[in-house]
Order: sequence, then structure tokens, then C-alpha cells
Amino acid sequence: MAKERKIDMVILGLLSHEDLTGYDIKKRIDGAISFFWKGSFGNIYPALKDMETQGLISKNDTSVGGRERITYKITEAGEKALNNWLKAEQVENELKYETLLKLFFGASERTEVSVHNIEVFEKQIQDDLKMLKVYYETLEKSLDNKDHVYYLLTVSFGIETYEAYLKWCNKAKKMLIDNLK
Amino acid sequence: MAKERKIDMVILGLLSHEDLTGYDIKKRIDGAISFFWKGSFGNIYPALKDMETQGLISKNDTSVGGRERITYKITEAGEKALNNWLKAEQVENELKYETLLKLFFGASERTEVSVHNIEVFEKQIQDDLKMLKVYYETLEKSLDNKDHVYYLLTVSFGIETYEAYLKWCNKAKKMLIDNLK
DNA sequence: TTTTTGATATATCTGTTTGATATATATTAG
DNA sequence: CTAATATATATCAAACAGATATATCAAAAA
Repeated sequence: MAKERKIDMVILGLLSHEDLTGYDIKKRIDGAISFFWKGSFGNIYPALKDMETQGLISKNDTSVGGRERITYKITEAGEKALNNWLKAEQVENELKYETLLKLFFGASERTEVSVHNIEVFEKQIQDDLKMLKVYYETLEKSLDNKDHVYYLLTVSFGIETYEAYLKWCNKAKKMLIDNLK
Repeated sequence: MAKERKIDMVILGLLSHEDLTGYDIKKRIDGAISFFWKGSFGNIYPALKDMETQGLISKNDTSVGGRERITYKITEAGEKALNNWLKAEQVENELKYETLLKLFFGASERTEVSVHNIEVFEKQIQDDLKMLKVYYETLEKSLDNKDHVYYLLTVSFGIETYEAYLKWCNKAKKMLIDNLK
């Protein structure tokens, strides 16, 4: 058996707040969610079709003029599926860092190459961290919205881990330079 | 065009140290590498076949008795490909954490469900952290081996980020309990 | 005014990866 | 001696990523 399709839960979660088109869903995922979960048209559209067949969501045509526009709404069965998933013990947490892979095999090349690779990573993280801090400040001002408390927690996860990454970058560079020259 | 197949580089990296069978490669990946990169028979064996055709690795039959055993060796072209990848700027770093996904949609359920989900995550991380610390202590004793310096850096990455996760777990649980009762 | 760029929107295709399963041999533990 | 586990190759279905195709519409630029 193949693993359960997780994109379904992302879609249900988003639809539990508002009716959306496939395109909207992609945009939402590309926003605040993207740092811990990704989506693509290639899995969003087939998932919408399947879930409609399963009765977890319902389709309604909101086309204007010649412009096609299919909005989806979550059904009661969909809400149930979402809550069951939220309560399920099993979770799949996965890190996939090419930077660490390169570092693992770093001894095949000159030390400077690995130091440079860490710097590339460091730059990426610094940029992403700035974005997360902007999100954080915005959310902090509207914690009366219950959803925002949860959003803030995921953003705070990002900030704390990215700060840990940056600390590691410094240690790692130092260690490479000290130990290997 | 599809993205380049990364498993090729994992295989080349491993073969740059020793000759291995597909099964061996799987075992190596499941070990110290698995926390930042995964592999499966379903992509290892096809990759081995392709890379042999491309001349990046060479096959030699080391079967004993009726037991099939195909060992692969890296070629000069393979070493070149590995070093080119190590020097390439572009990297793909990706976090895929279902725990954060659940937390993001946490407002759909009772606060206790999210607190429990954080505790499940916390337990997982505590266990993994113990393993990483054992790796660390073992590696620390053999830093005369140049490779081990690099291995240690990846393990240290894991330790630092997992410790940051645990700190976040406490903060997050407290925030949920304070803000939402 | 016309053109072009960019955003909206659905959909599909190829290649890659995951996870499971099938098959068979060798070794170890009870 | 037998059962369970480890070794080993291989393939399949489902899921996913990334790119591309197609078309509409709004806004900005020429």
C-alpha cells in the first residue's frame, strides 16, 4: 500500500476557512505554509477531483464570462476527515537538506568548497529568517484571532530553528578552517 | 524538464569510499545519512542501472554460490561528476513537517489535541537526539580521519537543531495553554 | 490606441521518489 | 532441525515535483 496522500489534508485545512479554487490553494500553500510543506498543480488538481468523488469537498462553478472558475467547498464528511487526521498519532516529519549531503561528502573536495557551501546556505537562511520575522510581527498584532495563535507557533518554530542553523554555520566554518588547514 | 536526480550523488559519494552493492548502499543511507536524506530500493536500483550505462560507475559480479551479488565501483567520470556537484552553487533544502501542518490547522480542534501533537513530536525528537549524541561521541574520538570531521559537522547540525526544537516545544505548549483556555 | 506583460485559472505530462511487495539464498538462534 | 532474520535484486502503484500548454483578463507601456 502506498502512503496516504497528505496534500488532501492541506486542501481540507484551507477549505475549512474559505472556499477556494485550485489556483487559490496553490497560492495559499506558496505563502506561509511553504516553509514546512509544499504543493504543486500536479498534485492539487488531481486531489481536488478525487476528493470531490469521495464527497469530502463539493464543486461550485463561479465562472465569470468566458473565464473558468471552479470553487470548492468543504463538506461535513470533509470536516470529519480533517479532524480525524488532526487527532491521529502518526506523523511524517522529514528533513531533506542537500547542503548537509554535500557536507557529508565534503572530504572529496578542498576545504574551501565546503566552507563556501556553508556560506551559500547561511545566506539562504538569513533571507528566509527576515521573511519569517516580518510574518511574526504581523501576526503578533492580531492574536485575538484564534487561528493566528497557531500560525504564530509555526512561524516561531521557523525562527528558532533558523537561528540555530546560523549558530551552527559559524561553528562549522570555524571547525573546518581550524581542523583542516 | 525534471529536476536532476539527487540519489545519483548519494550513490557516487558512498562509492567514492568503497565498492558496494545496492543493498549495501541502502544500509549506508539508512544509517547516519537518513536524518537529512532518504533512499529506497525503488530509486537506488534504477539509478545504478542508469549510471552504469552513463559510465559513472562500473559493475563487477562478486556472486558467491547461487547468491547474486553485484558490486559497483566509481569510475573517473563518476568522481568528476561528484566533484562538479559538490562545487555547484544550487542546493535544494526542504523541510516537510506534518507536525507543523497539523499545528497550522490546529484551531479546528480542541487545544488539547495540538498540545498532544506537540508532545508526540517532542518524544520523537528526544529519541532521535539521543541517537545523534551517541554518533557524536563515537566520531569525536576519531577525528584523525578527515572524513569524520565532515560527518561530525552533519551530526552537530542535527543536535543543535533538535535542541532548538525541544526549546520550541516548551514555549509552544505554554503558549497554547496560556492563550487558549 | 494597440500591444505586451503579468496575473488568474485549469489541466496534463514526464520523471522521480516512496513504500510495499515478490522472490530467493544464506546465516543465526533456539 | 527448524524458524526467524539478514542478505540481495528487482519491480509496481501511488504520490509528488516541475515544467509546460492553453486561455482569459486587467493593467501598464509603447
